[in-house]
Amino acid sequence: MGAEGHADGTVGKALDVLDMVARHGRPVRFSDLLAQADYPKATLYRLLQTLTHQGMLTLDPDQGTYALGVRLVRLAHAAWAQSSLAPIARPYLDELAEKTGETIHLAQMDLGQVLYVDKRNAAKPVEMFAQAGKVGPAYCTGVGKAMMAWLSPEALEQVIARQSFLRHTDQTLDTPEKLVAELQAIRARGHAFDREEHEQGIICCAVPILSRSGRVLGALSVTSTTARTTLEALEGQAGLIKDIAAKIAAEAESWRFPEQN
Amino acid sequence: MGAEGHADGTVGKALDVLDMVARHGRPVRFSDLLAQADYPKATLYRLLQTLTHQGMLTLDPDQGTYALGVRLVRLAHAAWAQSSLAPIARPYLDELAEKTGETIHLAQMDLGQVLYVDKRNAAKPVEMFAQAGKVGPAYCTGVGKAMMAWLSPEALEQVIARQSFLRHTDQTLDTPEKLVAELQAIRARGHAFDREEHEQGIICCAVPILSRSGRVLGALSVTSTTARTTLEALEGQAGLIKDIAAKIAAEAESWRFPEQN
DNA sequence: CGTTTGGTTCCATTATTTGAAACTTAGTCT
DNA sequence: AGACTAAGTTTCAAATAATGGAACCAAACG
Repeated sequence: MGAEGHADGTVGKALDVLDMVARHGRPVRFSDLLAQADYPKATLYRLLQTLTHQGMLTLDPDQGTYALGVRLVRLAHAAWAQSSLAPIARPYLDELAEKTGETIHLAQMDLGQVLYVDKRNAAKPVEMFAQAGKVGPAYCTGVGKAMMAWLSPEALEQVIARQSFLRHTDQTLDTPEKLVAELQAIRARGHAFDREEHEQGIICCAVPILSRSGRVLGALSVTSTTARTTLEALEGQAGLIKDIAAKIAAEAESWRFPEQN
Repeated sequence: MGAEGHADGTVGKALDVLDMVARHGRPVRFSDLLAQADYPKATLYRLLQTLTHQGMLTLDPDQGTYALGVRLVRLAHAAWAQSSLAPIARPYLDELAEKTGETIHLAQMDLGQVLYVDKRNAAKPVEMFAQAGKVGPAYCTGVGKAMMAWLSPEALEQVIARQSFLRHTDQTLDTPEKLVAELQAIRARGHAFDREEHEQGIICCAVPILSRSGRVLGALSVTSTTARTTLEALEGQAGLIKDIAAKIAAEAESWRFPEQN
């Protein structure tokens, strides 16, 4: 509801509607949307019509329900391929997955949330959008904390303001104060841990991917379970993870314009 | 460029700009976009600003270039997960890939183009250009023809109008007439072939995925190379592919509302 | 068969978008 | 340096597109 705040212009409203449909996670009727949008009936109607006409939504004529359109998938493919991190990082993720035998995550920051842009499963092969595109909280994940720890003070403040600080497990850092203290430790140490803060039994070691100028590009993590390994063992991989992160950063930096290399 | 035609309203224009950035495939400067858009400077400028502010684009401040934003990846994940086909089809694609040992494609129709929504690579990867989110032509691919063959006359007309009929190989059906004749044969036969019409040496057998009411939901194909197999051998799999397509269709139909969370 | 619910269209009002032109940098050349 | 140029940003009155209250239509309901 009030969560969205300032939707600038018509475009903002349209995108807001798009998000609303996305959030539902399944086809929605006009009235469902009307109930939770605070746009007047006619406005919402025309917005939906425009988006549908544009292929961003599809209207199932039988059910009278709207769902996200395929045009988005096409756009996202382009987004993924052209974001400087994900496509470059691919071979490095493979390498890291093979060397560690664990699950690898590559994440970026998106409005205070962690957005997973790629993943390697311990056993299974690449699954494009099934995994990439998922979002998670920043304050209780390894990649989230790794990125936050190297954010500028202003940026960090904004991100912290967007955290829910829900107590997912009894290890969860559930206040901004605890988190800030942890971030300091992470910066000093050079890598972040997830000590079962998000899910019971899931631990990870994460490092940031930084540009030469120190800007946070993303984060890389190796995830495992307490059943299979320990934090200490994971920390043993920290050097390797950092090396890979550095390689990704270096290549991301030099890759900017493929035509002029 | 007359190509875009009717961009209805501001939203349409904004999405048009988004597509323009996507088409470039790499970060673009303002002036690059200005050169090929026929929007006036100020208009384009504000459009870009809005999109950037909305997270659909990101502006690299150092380079002064725009690229697609991560918000799109997030939206696309939702789009992928909520399109009735792709997530449902996943286990079936695995099954088909395992049974045939060949490359599997799952595609949907997007404005006259084929949009690949999922893929399984053969053990020996046939290096083709398709991955989830990628698009391809409809008139010279197995999945494209399989879907077209079951489209309503009106829908088919629209799709045909959007084909380029470029002669990719000397097998390519390069006129609407040849294509329409082929579609009739496909409908009669129940499955479509790609006889090296798009890429030399690449062949496939494709079937449509149809809803109970006969609407085209997508298409499923098994792709291989002339080096490894023959069309006749592929046709031997047609029954299997059809069975799988039918299973996917059935589940898609019954799945409409997966009550979750 | 009257009523409710869900969706679509009207249309005068209003606010937003528009785009030529002016302006500001930042970069290049002489 | 100073003069020129290219690239990006801002202005402002005019034009246009979005708005939303209300009327309308069509099923489904009781």
